[in-house]
Amino acid sequence: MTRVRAEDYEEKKQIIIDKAAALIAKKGFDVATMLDVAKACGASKSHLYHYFPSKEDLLYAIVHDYITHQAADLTRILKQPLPAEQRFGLFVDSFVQGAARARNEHVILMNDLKFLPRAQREHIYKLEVEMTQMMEGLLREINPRLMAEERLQTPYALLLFGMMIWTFTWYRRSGSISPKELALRISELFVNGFKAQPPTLLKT
Amino acid sequence: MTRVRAEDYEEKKQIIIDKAAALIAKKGFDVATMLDVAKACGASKSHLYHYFPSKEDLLYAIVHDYITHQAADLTRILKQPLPAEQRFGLFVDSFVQGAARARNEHVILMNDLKFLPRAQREHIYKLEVEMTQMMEGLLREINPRLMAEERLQTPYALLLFGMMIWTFTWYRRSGSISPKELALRISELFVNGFKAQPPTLLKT
DNA sequence: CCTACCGATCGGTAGG
DNA sequence: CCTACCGATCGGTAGG
Repeated sequence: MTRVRAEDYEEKKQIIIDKAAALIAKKGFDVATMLDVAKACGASKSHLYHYFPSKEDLLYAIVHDYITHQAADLTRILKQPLPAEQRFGLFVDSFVQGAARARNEHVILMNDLKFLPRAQREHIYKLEVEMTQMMEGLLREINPRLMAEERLQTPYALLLFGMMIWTFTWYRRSGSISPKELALRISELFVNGFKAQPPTLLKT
Repeated sequence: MTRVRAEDYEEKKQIIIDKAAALIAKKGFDVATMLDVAKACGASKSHLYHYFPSKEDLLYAIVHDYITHQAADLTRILKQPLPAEQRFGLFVDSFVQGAARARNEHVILMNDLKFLPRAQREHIYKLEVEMTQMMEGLLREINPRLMAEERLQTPYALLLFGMMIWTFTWYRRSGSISPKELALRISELFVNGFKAQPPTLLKT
């Protein structure tokens, strides 16, 4: 029988991830120090290095856990046997509510990817590209004539992500609008504007 | 007769601002060092400190020059005696093309405001809030029934800014779509979706 | 799990 | 006395 880790190993690791995410989201990766994180956990720096070999590995754990769950949720939604616009609505709802639930992780994903070592950074990028491509597929179903122009597929998908992602630089749960309502307004606004878009622009 | 500054004082200052903007946009404020900036200018650190009393003052000069010009352009557009939707189109065009022209400054405004001293940071925020309020005014003109709900005014304005701002994390001039076309597609998509938005949501 | 350190590198400033 | 720089080095702090 192999020696096992402490039974609360994963729990303690998750505490570090959560506390670190809060600090890094607030101050930025390079301003938040490992000593800050240690104090927030009520532990020493050495405690952190027992669980994560480097500060970058801690960052990677934060963003990887988050984006992996998000991508899995979105993949599941796309497989449902529903009309494209309904799947689109569920996609936006899942993305927005996921980001609202894990606001720290979302902000870090937006701001601090550049601090990851190349290989880890590329892996996160790959998952982001996959989510963009899922969205491009949905948009092709919703407005095939417009999306027949290949050069427009990624831009339109990224405009939608812009609305959703930027939201969390200003959005507060305590505000006047719930995550569910916000998701619904975003998805209705985008889908109506997108369907009304002519295949070629009328003005120059 | 008072002694004057070197005649090329302002030009040299502008060179520092431009080189620093390129480095800070690429690496982030705290990763880009004053030595990096000095080398990019072909000068010493002391040269930089002759023009800017601190690294933060250099950052402030970059974002202040940019946002001031941007706010002035937008204010001028709003005063034109044109229908609301046309002013909206011009606003989006000016914002997007301004950001495309000064991509470095735009990225810094998005990522590095947190490094400014409080007073300077508040001043930039104030200008950003003013731009948001200009947009809220336009949106009230375009869809008065929807915007009668006060709690929705800022969220809708910020969703539009999200589309425009996020663009420049992925947009490259050399891409398949010009800044002018991008601005037009954003403004058409948003205005159509926004006008179609019902005053109260149909689903829950 | 802690204290005591290290090699390095930062922003800012000295004399000339 | 000023402005416009340079080579060198300061005190303090980061990740490890």
